[in-house]
Amino acid sequence: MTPHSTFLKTLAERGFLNQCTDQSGLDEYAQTNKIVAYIGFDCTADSLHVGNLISIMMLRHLQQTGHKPIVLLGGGTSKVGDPSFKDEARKMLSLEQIEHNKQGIKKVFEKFLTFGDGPNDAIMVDNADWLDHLNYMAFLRDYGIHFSVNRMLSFDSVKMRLEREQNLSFLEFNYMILQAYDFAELNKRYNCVLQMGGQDQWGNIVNGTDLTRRVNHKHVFGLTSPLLTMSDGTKMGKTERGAVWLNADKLSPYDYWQFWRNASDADVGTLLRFYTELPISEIAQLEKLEGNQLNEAKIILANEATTLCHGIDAARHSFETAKKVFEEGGAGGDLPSLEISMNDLEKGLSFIEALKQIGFVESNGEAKRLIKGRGARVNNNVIDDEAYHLSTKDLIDGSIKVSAGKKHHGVIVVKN
RNA sequence: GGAGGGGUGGCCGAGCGGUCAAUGGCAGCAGACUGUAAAUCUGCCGACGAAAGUCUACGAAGGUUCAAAUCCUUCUCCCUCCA
Repeated sequence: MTPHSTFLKTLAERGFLNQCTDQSGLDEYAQTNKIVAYIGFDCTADSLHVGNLISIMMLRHLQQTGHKPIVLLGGGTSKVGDPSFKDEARKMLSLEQIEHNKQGIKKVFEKFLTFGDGPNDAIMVDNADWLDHLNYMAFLRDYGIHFSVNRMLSFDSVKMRLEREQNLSFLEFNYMILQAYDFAELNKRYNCVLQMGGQDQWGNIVNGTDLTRRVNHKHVFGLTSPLLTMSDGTKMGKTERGAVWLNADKLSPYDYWQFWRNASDADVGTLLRFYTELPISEIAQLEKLEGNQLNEAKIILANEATTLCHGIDAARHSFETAKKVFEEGGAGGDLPSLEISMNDLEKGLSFIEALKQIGFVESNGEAKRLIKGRGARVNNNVIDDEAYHLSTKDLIDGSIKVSAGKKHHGVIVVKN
């Protein structure tokens, strides 16, 4: 079925649609109403990462097609922990940790959404606002009555735990109840009619729509996005060096740009559709490129994705730096850098120490291996002497370029 | 509550008194080839040390032994079967 509403059409053609509780109903609603929709974000880390980006993009498309997004921070539910598809209980987060994480996560949304008081401005709410003050008895009587334990046990998301006879605490078991309650509460407060999320949230989302229907007597919708896997079978956003964070203080815009630039050929089209806002027709053209021409598409992908997350200037700088480094063999301002005083440089700086301090390696041993393997370079020249010391004679225009492998470059600059 | 099996490096998984910093696979890093891609091939893959070597590590704590991931005791967690 081809959707008619701009919102669903956009999601459909870019690949965001996985499951929907009532797609034609939602489509119809979207054509005549302003949808108020939300996605919840757990406060399990102090920054979101590209794995969360698909949800953020959904909210962005929602807003851009004239509807109202709600960002729901899981300040309350994170105190419980989502057991979905986890084979073990997650470590309990301390209240301080949750608060810290919440602050870190908040920042990123402003990049993607417009917040304010206007009719389709985004708002951000925290479910701790209502969950923290629930009255247990009242809650049980008003809401507990609507949940069937038999049914909850049948959800795939908890089955794994049960089948492996691994403990599922009552605390965690309540997660889905609380999340369902969120929907009912948001519906009451903001006339929110749609919850979106990743495929793994389907069970939780369905619970929410059911509960809202029962207690508020409102017909509301749920919609999930597919779980993105890359052509090599890995989950989107998993890299050797850990998560690809969205906060600049956890991952520099330059590295973020590099992440996209290093996408596999086979994934370029998919990534462009999900993580940029280029028109579908243009993406189709880019996807057709072959051989090393596809690199142009990857650059566009990196520029677009970085612009969304870190702004156009950051994207441009990253691009310029990459160009200087990879095409001209030079160095650029956005590379990881290390400052050293002229005095110290004159005394000599151990190459191993430099590699460590700039963050390319974590131990002396690793540095030595890199050097032995002929992967370490100073000003593009391979250095295979472990005892090499950097000195003033390595200076070129006041800086020294240090590389670890073909991809990791940094500069040592002399400060006065 | 009873009986049995098991917890080994980021993951999987060998080892079952010395030759074990621990086979192998995956993941990762580097090199070659390329296009900052994929595939392939090669090397590396605990920390400190220039090195000799030292330290930390095989669920936890004790013990036996010249010597323990390997044997014994207690504890702990997981799995299978029985009640």
